[in-house]
Amino acid sequence: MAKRPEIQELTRRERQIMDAVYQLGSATAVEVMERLPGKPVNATVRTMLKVLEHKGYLRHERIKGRFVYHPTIPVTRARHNALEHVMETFFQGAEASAVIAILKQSEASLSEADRERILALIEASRQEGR
Amino acid sequence: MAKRPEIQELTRRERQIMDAVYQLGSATAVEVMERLPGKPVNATVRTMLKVLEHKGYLRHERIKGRFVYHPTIPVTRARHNALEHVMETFFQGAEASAVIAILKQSEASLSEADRERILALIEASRQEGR
DNA sequence: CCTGCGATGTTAAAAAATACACATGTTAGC
DNA sequence: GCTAACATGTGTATTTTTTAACATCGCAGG
Repeated sequence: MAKRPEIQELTRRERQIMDAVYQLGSATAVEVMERLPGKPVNATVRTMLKVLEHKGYLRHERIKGRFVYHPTIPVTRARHNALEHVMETFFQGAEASAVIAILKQSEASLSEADRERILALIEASRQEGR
Repeated sequence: MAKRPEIQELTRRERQIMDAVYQLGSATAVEVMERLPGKPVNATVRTMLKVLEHKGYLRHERIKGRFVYHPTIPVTRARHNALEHVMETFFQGAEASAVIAILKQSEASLSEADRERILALIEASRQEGR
């Protein structure tokens, strides 16, 4: 657990594994393995999981003899970081463009409640932004 | 240029470099170098740039003797892919949550025009979503 | 034209990441 | 309590990535 976990610093496989874990919420070696491109051998995945734990990205608990891994960085913060990085790299701070891109590309079906919340946020920004 | 470029498949440094190039739009070895964690030696960066070119992620043109690299995958598509990946990994298709996260975390200052466009998109979704 | 600075070309080497075989331990069912 | 099935522990081999040294080339200024 040398330094503060920085997703940016992960190797290819490590990142693929972290992605899988975040998608699953928590996962065993087998579950992760199934999601990895090239389906490496079980032992390989376990090695990586251990490395990631050592580096401080994961922790595990034993459930009925098998290790279940959890991210140490809470999903909410991981999300935040991921979005921030995409924003910096591709949108350079133009939140609006990002929002628009998401709404467009996803054929978004927003619930009424969703719309409410988003509108409220936009309204709030209108207040301050002036 | 073996296979179709898949950002997902890049190594750590390669990805860092691609990020830098996308941020800059296009860049020389020196420019990229300055943005890389650990500031590797110039020759190192050039090697990687060449690798990325070979793999089909970049192409270069010579301008006054120096190589200027451009992404082969247009920003628009790269954006799209990046967002899609973040969505899958952290939001599992909940566009609304993503939009909200962006608006919140950025203390977004949206221009009036931005608001218009976003509202229009939401309105459109309202129409269909019913 | 020629020379210096800075760029690229090439090749080798070190470091890191990835993969896996084999040993050992644990669980669940009989 | 034994055993089969499945998990983990450990150490090593291989591949891939990353770095860098050294040679060469090209532009720009004198």
